[in-house]
Amino acid sequence: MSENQARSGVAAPRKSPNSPMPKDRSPTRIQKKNRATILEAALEVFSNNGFRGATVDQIARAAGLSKPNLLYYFPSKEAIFTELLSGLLDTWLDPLRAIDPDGDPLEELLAYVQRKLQMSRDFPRESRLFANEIVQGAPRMLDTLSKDLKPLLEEKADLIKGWMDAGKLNPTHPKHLLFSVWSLTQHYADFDVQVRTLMGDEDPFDAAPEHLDRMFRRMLTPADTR
Amino acid sequence: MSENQARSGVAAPRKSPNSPMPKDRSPTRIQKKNRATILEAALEVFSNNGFRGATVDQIARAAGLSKPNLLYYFPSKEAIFTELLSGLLDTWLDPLRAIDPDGDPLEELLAYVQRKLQMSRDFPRESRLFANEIVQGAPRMLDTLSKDLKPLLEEKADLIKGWMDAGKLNPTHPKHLLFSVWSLTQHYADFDVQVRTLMGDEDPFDAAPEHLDRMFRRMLTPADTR
DNA sequence: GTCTATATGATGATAGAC
DNA sequence: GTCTATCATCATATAGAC
Repeated sequence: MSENQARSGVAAPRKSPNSPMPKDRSPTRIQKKNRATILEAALEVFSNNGFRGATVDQIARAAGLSKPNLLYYFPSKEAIFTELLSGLLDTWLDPLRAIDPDGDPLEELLAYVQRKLQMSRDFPRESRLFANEIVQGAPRMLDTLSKDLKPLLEEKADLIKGWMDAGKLNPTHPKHLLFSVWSLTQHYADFDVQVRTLMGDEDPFDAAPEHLDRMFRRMLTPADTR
Repeated sequence: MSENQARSGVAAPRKSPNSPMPKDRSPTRIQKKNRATILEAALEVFSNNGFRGATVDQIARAAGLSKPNLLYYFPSKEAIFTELLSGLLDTWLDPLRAIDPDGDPLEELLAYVQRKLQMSRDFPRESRLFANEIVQGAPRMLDTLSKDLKPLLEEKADLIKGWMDAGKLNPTHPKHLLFSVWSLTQHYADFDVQVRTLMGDEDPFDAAPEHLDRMFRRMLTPADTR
């Protein structure tokens, strides 16, 4: 809320005269705030329309800025989008990273499912942003998929494979299992309109946690445990 | 294959002079063929780019026509899209309709899952076409969802509910169960790029059928059956 | 830093010759 | 039925005043 006038240790009075985006000092508070506002607006617009469907004008209006002013903070529409993507990816993958190799296998995976489901409920725009991009061939995300997601997926798939080999989980294809978690949970964000249209008054997120818990508990409980 | 030259009982020799799309006679063979070609090209382009991301020029090139020539057969980009949607919807929902109330509950649902998975493998463009539209709020499909899909879903959800109440299936929320089938199977079409990037050489459709069969068999087998 | 005005290029759709 | 040429609109991005 408040504008936090105080800047403690930062002293950089010299400012190069005509540099629109000075590189010799960190961004001012206003710059930070405006960039954050823009990214928030961009998330709203991009997630609802995809990259091509979104216009700079829409984002500017949503951010309460004029179009040229917005393009003062970011060099292009593309730049807004890529910065948005890379900024959100870490948070988006946190639930997967949080799977603990030392925890109880079944409970770790069931907790992961619930974390992902909560992400779909609490951050549906992030989910749709990625969905939009991937359905259209992920032209701006292929590198990220290969370089960031793939190693992480393989690490966790190996972990799950180990649990299955040790008889702690009912065996199945580990990567397909993780795809299943993603598709089942993200469906509630990505296809929100359809789900809500088909469910009428009932809130999808009332029954979804229990349904998905049942689904994965049954799937993953080892057969020889009784 | 063959162009079926014979038109039996249809007599409409009079043709209004300057009507570009005559309403007093059925379309000629050429019209039919060209319209089909256009719709095929449109499916390709729309499914990869969404409505907004697709251009009439792209569709025309994919169809081997000039832009104005394409717009001779369809009044607008929007018209191509809606005709495409309505034409594909019936086929798309066939697997769900085919669930037989008189069949064995477990086998009916497992067969449904496999049919849907095959649709994702054989008709991924159709899946992505719908996905693209729904992720962005289904602006051109909301009516269809309410009027066509909703009644069908409710019919089948009731059927499944009955099976569960009769102890033939492990009880869970029927609609969520159907959403689960959709999300798990369509994921392989809609997120194809991601899945293939993450799986490398391995073909996703090698292990997916078995994985999903295991998933739903475990989920749906009644607990008291042994 | 923010604005108005505008350059520049795509894109949906039409005119009119053939 | 099909084409070339063209219009009108919209969208990204920039110029330049303030």
